[in-house]
Amino acid sequence: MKLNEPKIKKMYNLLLNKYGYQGWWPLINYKCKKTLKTKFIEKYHPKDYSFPKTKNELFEICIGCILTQNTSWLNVEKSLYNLNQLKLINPNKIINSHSSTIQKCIKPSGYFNLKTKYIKNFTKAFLENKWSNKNPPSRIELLDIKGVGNETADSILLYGFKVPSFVIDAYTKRILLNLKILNKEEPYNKIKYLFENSLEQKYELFQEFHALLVKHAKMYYTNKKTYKQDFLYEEL
DNA sequence: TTCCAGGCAATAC
DNA sequence: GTATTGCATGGA
Repeated sequence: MKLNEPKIKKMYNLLLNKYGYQGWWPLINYKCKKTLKTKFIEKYHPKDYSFPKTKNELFEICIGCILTQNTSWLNVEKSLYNLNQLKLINPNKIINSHSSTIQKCIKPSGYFNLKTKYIKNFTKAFLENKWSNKNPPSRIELLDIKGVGNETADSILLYGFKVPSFVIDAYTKRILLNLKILNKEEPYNKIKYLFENSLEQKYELFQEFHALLVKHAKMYYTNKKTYKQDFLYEEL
């Protein structure tokens, strides 16, 4: 057993216990069942790991993964909303759209010139290789796309194609460093394998864990002053 | 006003 | 292989 394996497992249980099921990946068109009390549109789907259910939902997740690069999710939602208004959350529509159209839609999420190219690059590969839930891309194929790096590739695999590939983001690195599970900045893949080797290879678990880490980091790790308030420090 | 968000590629050593 | 830089909007 690896040194940090028990800590990683315990961390998951502590986070789940504190925050509950996160219901990632958010989908803009997912609607909660209407009840007497609620008829709002809910983007999250706690404890339901069956998404994406359609090809367009799969595509929406992939596009969201690219749009959220170094960008807040609120801004990404605005871009997805704009794309959806023009019914562009569809690979064939994206390929046949002018770049200027996409640029206007995704302006709220920043880097819109770059991200338009990235989305086009991804969509081209998506269609050419006929990627689907039954025919997912390999990590290598995704990394070969200009605009898809480690985190984006893993997010697409994990949340889009339900492949158990752990996502490491800036938040996760911050948490591990503060808790001294890592004592220095390590390469992406080394941190990724630390999680993957400590856990069951289940996509549901990987999705939930990563979402919980983001939730936790938003509470304690957006401001350096609150790092030391992280309750995990005492519990692990 | 400044800082930062669910990164990436190009470039320079 | 590691360090630096440009890319861009919107909310706190």
